[in-house]
Order: sequence, then C-alpha cells, then structure tokens
Amino acid sequence: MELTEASTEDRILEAAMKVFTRKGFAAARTEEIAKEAGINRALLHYYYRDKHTIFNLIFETRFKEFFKGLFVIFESDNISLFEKIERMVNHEITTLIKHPHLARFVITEIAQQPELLLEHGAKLGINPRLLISEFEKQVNAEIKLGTIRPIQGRQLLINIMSLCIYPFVASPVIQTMMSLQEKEFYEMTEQRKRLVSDFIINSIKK
Amino acid sequence: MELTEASTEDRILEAAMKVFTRKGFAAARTEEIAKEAGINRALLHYYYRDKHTIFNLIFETRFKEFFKGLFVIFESDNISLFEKIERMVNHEITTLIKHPHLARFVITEIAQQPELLLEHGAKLGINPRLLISEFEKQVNAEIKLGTIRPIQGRQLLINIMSLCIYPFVASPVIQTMMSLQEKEFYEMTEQRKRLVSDFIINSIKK
DNA sequence: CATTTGTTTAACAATATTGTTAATTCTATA
DNA sequence: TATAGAATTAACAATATTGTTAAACAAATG
Repeated sequence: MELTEASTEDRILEAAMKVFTRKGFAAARTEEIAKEAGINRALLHYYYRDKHTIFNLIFETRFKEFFKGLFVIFESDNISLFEKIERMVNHEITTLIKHPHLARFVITEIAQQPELLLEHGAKLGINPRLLISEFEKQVNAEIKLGTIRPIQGRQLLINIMSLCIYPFVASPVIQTMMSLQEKEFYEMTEQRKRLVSDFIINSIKK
Repeated sequence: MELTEASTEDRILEAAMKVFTRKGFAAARTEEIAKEAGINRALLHYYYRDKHTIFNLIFETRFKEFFKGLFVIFESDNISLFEKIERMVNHEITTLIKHPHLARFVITEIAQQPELLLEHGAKLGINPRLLISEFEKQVNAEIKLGTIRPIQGRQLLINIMSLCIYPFVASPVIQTMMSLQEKEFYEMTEQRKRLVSDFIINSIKK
C-alpha cells in the first residue's frame, strides 16, 4: 500500500514552514523554499502570490500553535491551581518538543513586526487580559487561604512560561555550552515536564 | 562646558548597534544605519569595509556583554550557593534592563549562524563546561549536606537563566498580552531581581 | 594662500532577491 | 488520440540592497 505523496501545493507549504521557522522572514530565501520543496521558484508564485502571502499562512499556523498552548489550560475551569500549573507545563513542553523552533520563530517575528500580534491575535477569539485576570484571582484566592506564598499572579505566570519556553528559545546556546547532542537535549527537556512542575510548586507551596 | 560630539566613526557604530540589535543581521538595512547615524551610506563603507565588518564588531561587543553576565559570577569562589544564585540573578537582570534587546539579539543570531558561538566563544578565554561542572559540584555538595532538595546542577542552571532572561526575550509578547507600558514593564523586571532569587531559593531549600 | 590630507557626497555599478511571462510538458477526458 | 486545462519551467524583468568611484568639500599645514 502506497502513501499518497503530498501535492505540490502542500509540499511548498511544508518547505516554507521549515525555512521560515528556522530563518525568520527576512533571512528566508524563496530560492531555498523552492529547493526544499523540490520545485522551481516560479511555481511558488504560481500557487501563492508572493513571499508575504506564504509567510502569513505559515505565521498564522505557528502563531495559533504557540498561543493555543498558552490558553488551552485556562479554559479548564474548576481545577486546582497546582493541577492547572502541571497541565500548563506539561502541555507547553510537549508542544515545544514537537516544534522546537516554534517559540523562537513566533517571538522574533513579533519583535520585528509588533502589528502581527494584534492582527493575528484578534482572529484567535480569546481575550488574554481576561484569562490573565482570572488566573490572578485564583492565585489570590490561594494566597488568602494560606496554601501558597504571596506572589503576583502575573509574575507567577511569567515564571511558568520562562521555565517552559526559554530552553527551546535558547537551545543552540544551551546545547553548545553544555555539549548536548540532539538526543541528550531532547531527554533533558523531556525530564523538565516533571521537574518544572515540581520546581514551581515547591516554590510557592507553604 | 560643551559635550564633545561623537566622531562620525563612532556615530556609525552606535547606529549600527541600535539597528542590528533590534533587527538582526538579515533584516538590518545599511540605509537605516546610515540614516540613524545622520550620514550618507557611502561613508559607512569608507570607515568600515562592508556590512559584515560592522556586524562582527557589534556582535562581538554584544556577545561579550551577554556571556560575561553569565560567567562573572562563577569566578567568585568561596561563596555559598544561595549567595551565588542571588548575585547571578541580580547581575543578569540588571544587565538586561540596561540592554533589553541583548539576549534576543545574541540568541537569534547564534540560532542562524551557530558558528558564531564557537568563533567568538574562543576569544572569551573561558571554558563554559568547566564552569558548569564546578557549579554542579557545588550543587551536589549541598544536596549531600541535605540543605537543598535533589536537582541536577544543569537543570538548576537552566531554570535560573530561564527566569532571568526569558521575560526580556519575549518582552514584545508579554508587554502586549499584559498591557504593560514601557515603564510598567521596567518596574516588573526591576521587581524580579528579588522575586526570582526568592522563587529559586524557596524551591530548592529543604 | 597653495597644497595636502582626510571627510563627505552623488552618481554609478554590481549583485542579490523577488516577481512575471510565454512557452513547454503533462494529464485527464471527450 | 486530439485537446483543453492545469502544472511546470526557463528566461526575462523589476526591484531592492549592497558596494565603488570620482569629484566636491573641509580642515590642517607648509
């Protein structure tokens, strides 16, 4: 039984995904995308108007992957703070293991074209501020109960994200400095699913 | 008493510092650097051979700033682990408040040209692996003494770096999502000098 | 003040990158 | 199998970006 090979149109998208994600918009060359897809550069303009058109498709996909990861957790209501943190961490690290360049790509592109965040953010159908303030309420409630040490919700949130995301953003630096092969780096991040949860909970639990 | 205005040569470097740091090599335009320096683009080639020449000067400076921050702490021997962590965190966040784009610039450029890390790393005169293994020894000693919970030194190190560096790398995302003005973001990071130290130490202390 | 030296620019040249067109090949199907 | 339509390419055109040159200008120096 044969695998139906991907259409040219899709192969271009896949290739663009790879090249844009590892190089960013400015450094990506349409020539490289074409080569990666095994086609002529002209064909790329045949299916998609221009570089920007493809980039927007790619960015939209990546953008959703990245932020869905952040938000999917908040949706689940009636869950204890600790449980929520564990799920968040697990979900986030799992996503980033699958797409190791995702975070760096999204962040650096937004840094260069901040309007991307507002444009694509609107389509997301989610209000970050609302979610954040919900989270803050839950944190404050736990503090009042005396189950956790005092901390601002937003700072806790930043800590969680930092611990999950940074290792992937800085992976080229970390891998070199710690002499980690691809596989060792993977194992190290795999470990972090538990380690980071524990680290955070140990820190805030009274 | 007048301020001696900077020489053209220096103005070009300053301008290049700004433009390269916020855009990265690929997206930076020599035209923009020239404009920022208030000169003609040709003059930029008069003082510096080409775009790469200037970039290398800038990158070297930024690279040192970034890694010096990481290493300066390790040098201080005979200091308790907790003390060391506090100094590391304080030094790192202080540096990044001064140069908010530093980390993102260095990391993304290394991600695109990994050879930069080895080239410039050699000039640094420091052996990261040695420093890291020293740190691991100290962590293991504390674990054996029972003063801290068990954790791999390298994972602890990654946690420390993550908590310090990530907020700056992701600042455009964080600022927008949390609706923070420049000043509020600054205050938030300023708070983190203490908050992060405490967060880490609370987490590992038995 | 004539001359030399270094600074600056405008105009040009070269290269790199993107985008378009017209001709060719392939595929389905009448 | 002739043909319409889509897929593909080579060649070309346009644009963007970088790099060079020769000439103008300014400052120092004899």
